[in-house]
Amino acid sequence: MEFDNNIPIYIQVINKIKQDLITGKLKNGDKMPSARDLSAELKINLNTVARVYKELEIEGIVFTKRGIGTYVTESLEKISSIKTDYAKDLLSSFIFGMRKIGFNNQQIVSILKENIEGDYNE
Amino acid sequence: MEFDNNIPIYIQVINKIKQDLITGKLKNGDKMPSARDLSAELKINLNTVARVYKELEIEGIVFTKRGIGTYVTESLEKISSIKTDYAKDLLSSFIFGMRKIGFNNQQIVSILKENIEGDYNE
Amino acid sequence: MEFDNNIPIYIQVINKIKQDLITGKLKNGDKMPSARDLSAELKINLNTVARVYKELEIEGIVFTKRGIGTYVTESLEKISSIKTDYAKDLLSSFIFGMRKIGFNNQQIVSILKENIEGDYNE
Amino acid sequence: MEFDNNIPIYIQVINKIKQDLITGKLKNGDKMPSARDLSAELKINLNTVARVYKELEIEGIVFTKRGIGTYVTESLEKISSIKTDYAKDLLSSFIFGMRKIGFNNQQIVSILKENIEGDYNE
DNA sequence: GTGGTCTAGACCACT
DNA sequence: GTGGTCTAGACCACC
Repeated sequence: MEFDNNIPIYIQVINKIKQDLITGKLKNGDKMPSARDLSAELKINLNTVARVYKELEIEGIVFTKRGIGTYVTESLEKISSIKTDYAKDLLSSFIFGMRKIGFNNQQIVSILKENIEGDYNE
Repeated sequence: MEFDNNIPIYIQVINKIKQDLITGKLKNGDKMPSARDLSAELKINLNTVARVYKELEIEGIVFTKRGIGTYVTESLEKISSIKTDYAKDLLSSFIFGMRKIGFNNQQIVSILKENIEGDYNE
Repeated sequence: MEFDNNIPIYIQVINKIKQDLITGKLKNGDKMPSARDLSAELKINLNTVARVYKELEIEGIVFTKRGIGTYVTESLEKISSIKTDYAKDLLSSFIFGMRKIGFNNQQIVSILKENIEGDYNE
Repeated sequence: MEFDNNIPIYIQVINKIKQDLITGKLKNGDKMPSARDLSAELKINLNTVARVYKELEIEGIVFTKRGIGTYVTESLEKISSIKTDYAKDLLSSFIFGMRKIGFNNQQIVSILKENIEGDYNE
């Protein structure tokens, strides 16, 4: 995994894990890699991983069994809300930003259509 | 002006000025407020304002007449490119983010439409 | 039995056993379940149960007949002192905590009365 | 400040700060000592203090101005709720604990009265 | 083995 | 000078 130097590593790792949950690479109840393993795999410090897991636990995305390991929440509701929240954040910062520079809703949609790659018939 | 604590103030001020340029509140050749005035107005440190002007100067958006003041560039081309760049940044981070969590182009457009729909009362 | 993740499991089990002794669910001389059975029943590690029994033995609350099993102490004195100690711990941490945040004795009593009042329907 | 070895230092510092807020040693809008100063004063690591401030910020008790410092929230509501929450936690763990070992409400009140030091006429 | 905490020391961005 | 982050290395409690 490559890191963007301008964003804290632990934030990037958190987002990566959320993406894995969204795309199904991680499922409810899955055991997360141990902090030591993940630290070795990503070549980042153990403390940084600990921070990642702690934040995810606060957000209710993982839970830990003392002395045993860290697990993905069993709540399917929680997992699906991650996707919703993630998409909502992207959407609102896009729309809000475009409006600030004077685009109205119709224009925003048009611009997106024009600029998005790929072929599709609407 | 209210600041988001998680984003550097100078970035937020730069963006605000760019927005003012895009929306026409600021025009080519306009005199910018003095660093001292802007600092007082926004209740931010004088150094922070200095940094804002310096960065804007590097980007070619403003220029300084020594001892006289800071002025918006005369180049209309430059000003219109700000809008393009600004919008492109917003677009690409939106599209890129949505793809990461598994949406294809068609879905991205649909979701935008659905969520912007309710606000078509402008 | 549900466990609070922030408190060591063996502590929670020890407290549960003490409570059973205090409320009479366990009596002097009773045979405790085998470590294996308790481990299966509570779905916790065998080592954790072993630790529970070891600590209880150190406190003089149970004793082990080698190869036969673990038994509750015969000493009624001991058992009644458990209740006293348990209550004293609760009391002192309550009083001490309330004083730290500025309540005097009179206020502590009042607050307890006020807040326990609504539940007098037992 | 002396630390209890069985409780994480950062938790103890957080509680100390909450107590100072409750007792009025710290007031809304007060500037907190810099992380470096507090670290030196308490003879604990800078990272540990950083963690304390971060948790307090998440709880909404302090806020930070980037590059300037950490301040107590301006919200009097928030501050008074800290006291309420703190006292409620103490109360409920006391009452709940006493009930578990078989005391009813009347007995709980009596025991508190008997054991609390000091003279007062109810 | 697991996660949780702490220290020491460093670098960085922001004001 | 301020907070924010990261690394390296250590110790601990728990299972």
